[in-house]
Amino acid sequence: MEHGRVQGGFAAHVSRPSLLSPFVDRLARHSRLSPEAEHALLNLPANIRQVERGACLIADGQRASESRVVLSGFLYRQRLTGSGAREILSVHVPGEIVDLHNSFLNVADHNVEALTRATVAIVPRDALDRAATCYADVARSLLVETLVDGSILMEWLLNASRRSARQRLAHLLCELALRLEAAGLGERARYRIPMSQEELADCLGLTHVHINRLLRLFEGKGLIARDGRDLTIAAWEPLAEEGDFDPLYLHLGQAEAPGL
Amino acid sequence: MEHGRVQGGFAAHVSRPSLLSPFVDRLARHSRLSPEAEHALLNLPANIRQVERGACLIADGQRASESRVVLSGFLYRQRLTGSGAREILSVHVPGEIVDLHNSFLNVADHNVEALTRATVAIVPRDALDRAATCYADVARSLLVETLVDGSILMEWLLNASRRSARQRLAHLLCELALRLEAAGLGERARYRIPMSQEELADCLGLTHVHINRLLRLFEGKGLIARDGRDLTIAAWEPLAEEGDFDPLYLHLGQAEAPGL
DNA sequence: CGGGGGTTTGAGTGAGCTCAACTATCGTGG
DNA sequence: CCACGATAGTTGAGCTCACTCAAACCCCCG
Repeated sequence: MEHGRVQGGFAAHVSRPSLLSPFVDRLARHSRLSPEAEHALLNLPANIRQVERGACLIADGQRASESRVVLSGFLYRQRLTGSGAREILSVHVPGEIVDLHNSFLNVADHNVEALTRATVAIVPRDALDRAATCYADVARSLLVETLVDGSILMEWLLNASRRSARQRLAHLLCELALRLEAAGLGERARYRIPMSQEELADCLGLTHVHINRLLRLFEGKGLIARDGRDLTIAAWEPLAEEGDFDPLYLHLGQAEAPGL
Repeated sequence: MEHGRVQGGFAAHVSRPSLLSPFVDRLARHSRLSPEAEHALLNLPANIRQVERGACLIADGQRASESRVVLSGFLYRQRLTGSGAREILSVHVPGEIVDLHNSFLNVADHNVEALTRATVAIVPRDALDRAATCYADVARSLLVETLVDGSILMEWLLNASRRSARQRLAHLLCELALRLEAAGLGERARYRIPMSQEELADCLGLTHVHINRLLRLFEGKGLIARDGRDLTIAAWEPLAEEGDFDPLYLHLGQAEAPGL
């Protein structure tokens, strides 16, 4: 698989630089965009903000009047059970839009928080909605993004429900490798895990104690090597095997409809 | 919460009857549709088919050239792990469209099968795509449907990851109650569970043995009563409590943007 | 009346949890 | 420059929830 952001998808039309271009490039990877739609997206009003690690951008139950595009760093979605257990529902890399749920569905049903220090573009819901209402390609490309997001959610659900702790962790390490690589933030064989062992545990429905034991197990088997959070995947195939990992669900490799 | 399909959403414009009207009604519950968009949706080419319980409508890895609208009965999505364990990823009631994922993303990453005997309308992908490309409201309403679908997936992920078996089952029984009620297929206090205990287990990442024990436990506590698959929820509040259930994530109650 | 899917029950096991302590690392202020 | 506190990682010991395996039982349907 090639590096870089636009891999075989529909090339974005050249246009004056915009802070939102990583986002538009990402949309263009899966969807064709008419020049007008692309222009509308690039010129969406966007407020740039730096947020610190741990910052809560929107909380469960609030009404969201804006969506966020990740420009650098990582965001995540989370929900808490009544007894306070946390589940991280998804992790978002630069270029992704977060919070279509919360803004199009009127009331937030989960939190969005910063996994690391991050810069985000804040796009007012109304402007995004107007663009989606005026340009079918805008709505359609957001639909496709949301479908990819849903595919990843399904895989995470399968993981949590039916795979062992070992499989889950190996699977997540593989997924992060490919997604970070696709976002231009490392190579699949070597990257920095963007979170603590506690947060890994909350992605997987496990405890940080168990995550730790599993990481050491993988080290012992020679599958990975670690230096702090810097991870080297020493043996990709065996790790993918261990994690029952098949990257199809990430929909990274090809454009939406090559034959169309 | 009121019964019926159109609860406070945007009323569908009257139009000549179409087999797809339950689907369009459902879209109209969350999204406003221009008359042209509505007309395009109602007149989508649709092939009606009866399928038997257990029928596989599309399998993981295939290329999908069509989507399906449930007209009666129930469909579900499923994925298998490498070792053959099954996870049911979602259950679909009449009016819902299944397989936007598989058709807009070009290659199926999960199976769609029939939970019960069902009638489905088969809509060619190209026609749906054309409607979504021509009418922004079509793409936008599919986006909103997909967002709701994603919210349910997130809740299922939270369930599988962070709730006990008891909570998971109680939660699912409450969810089914409300979704069946909203689809006009029963009342929340009394409905027919549309699946076997084995299938319940596969929705929840549990075993059928354990599901059975939990059902009997709930009976013993007076939370539910059963006659075969006919379920009576004898005590809604305590069951919802037991399952840590808050229906917000279903987005049943209100239209997308009452204040807009 | 026989077969097969679904349900029910029992007994024993183990993966991952809990609780608890200790160590390492890193930023900060004295 | 070092002491300090806080956050993150590591390890041990014991426990429990849900699993596995196995066997009845039930009931519908052909």
